[in-house]
Amino acid sequence: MSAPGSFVEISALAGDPARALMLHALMDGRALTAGELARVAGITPQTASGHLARLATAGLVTVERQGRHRYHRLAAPSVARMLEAMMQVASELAPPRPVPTGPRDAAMRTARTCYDHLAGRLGVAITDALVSRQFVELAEDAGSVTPGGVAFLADLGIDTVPLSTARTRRVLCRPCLDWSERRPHLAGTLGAAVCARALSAGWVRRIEGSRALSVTRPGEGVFRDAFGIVL
Amino acid sequence: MSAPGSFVEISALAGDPARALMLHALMDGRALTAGELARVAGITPQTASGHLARLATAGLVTVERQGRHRYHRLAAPSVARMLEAMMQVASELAPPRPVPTGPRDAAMRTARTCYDHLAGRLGVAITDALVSRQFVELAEDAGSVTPGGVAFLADLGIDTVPLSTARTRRVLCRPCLDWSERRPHLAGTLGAAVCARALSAGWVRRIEGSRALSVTRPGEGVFRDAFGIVL
DNA sequence: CCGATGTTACGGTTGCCGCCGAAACGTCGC
DNA sequence: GCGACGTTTCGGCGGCAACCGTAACATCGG
Repeated sequence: MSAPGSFVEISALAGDPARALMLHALMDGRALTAGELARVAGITPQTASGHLARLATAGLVTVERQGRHRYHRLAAPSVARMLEAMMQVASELAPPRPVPTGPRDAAMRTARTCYDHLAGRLGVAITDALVSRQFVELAEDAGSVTPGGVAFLADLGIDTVPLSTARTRRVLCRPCLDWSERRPHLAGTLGAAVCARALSAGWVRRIEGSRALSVTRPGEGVFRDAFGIVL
Repeated sequence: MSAPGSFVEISALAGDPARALMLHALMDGRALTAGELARVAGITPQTASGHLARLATAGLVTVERQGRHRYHRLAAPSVARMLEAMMQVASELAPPRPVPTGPRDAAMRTARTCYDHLAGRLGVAITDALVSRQFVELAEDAGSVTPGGVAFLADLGIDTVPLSTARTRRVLCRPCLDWSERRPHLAGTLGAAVCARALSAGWVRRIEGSRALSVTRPGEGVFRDAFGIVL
């Protein structure tokens, strides 16, 4: 079969609460140190280091050393996709969600990163705008960009040409279920390009120590004028 | 966050060798009894029953009783997608595969089901044929059907109209990495429709007690004439 | 060269969980 | 109704692994 050994190994690794929290934290696509991940998981640095060594041995995360720091990140986009799929099932299976939204969660629900693309109300709103104007088409588990969408995105500085093999119809996006909005937002190559552009152009800024994003004043203007979004 | 409790619960459930084998067996989309799954996993029926009860409580599988049998199946397509994503990561992380192909595997490698769509050499060949004729376009994580593809598939009795919201461009397919061929095959709604048509039209037949499929004489003709495939 | 910080290695304790044997329950065929 | 079969429940055994002290290593700043 398809490496059942690796399958159970991966599942068992993700099945530990501490490791799950660390993988969760790494979902924003950035590289974190063992100490930061230990705080996130609520365990001592030694224990976190051991967990990360196992994750690295299994190939789920890669380690990159800079001076006395060792930065850990998810090893591949496929790992992030796997975690997304697991989170989607998890959200489907947890119907009772009377958890009140803490003040800390407010920023997360407004805008955040999901591995390499945008999520939260902003991510969903952008996706809705692109879909309603027929710039992007989404099905339950696939998506594509229309020629009009290519032009629209190019105006915003998001070039889709190098992302595909230069055809009129482009398949480089993918829906990703948003756990706070319970609706799909834009993922895949295009989602990553939009997120990268939003960060480099200063439309959004990372909030320190969190996956949450804050929308800047210029960003507000762009989202309002180009997408018709007022959060 | 997005129900971290459910996340670790799911991972831990999939992280047991016996349960992983059972989930693996359920990937063909059919419903199996506790006894059958016990044999697959190499454990006693009591143990299997306990495992299945936990999987059902968590919501990963659903139970359906008929007489003195209790049939278990995957609870939702999203669960199958999750398992697929995990298998994909597992296959990427298992580079050494010197395992010789046993005679039992031969049929599996030729053609088999992957949850609700076709896999193996047949599944990949069909996908290649659709892509090379520009009936379907696939990217790394998304796909779409061209207008010409809609017509071609309609000739084969595969109606794509009710599958989408009646537009010229259709996004209802998705690539799924094939563990034996190491190349993508057609999944998603369209993959399921093709598989269903192949089974109902008698182009392929299920091999008892396995996910493997045998290609019938009529099927050979259809695949050769319509797709140019000779296995 | 010397503290401070971050990371790795080692032992020991604790708890959880998978497994099976035995037995009870429900359903089907006669 | 009566055995036969599939399935579930209960009790107890065994093993694995997560966790934290403590301590030894690297690396950076002064």
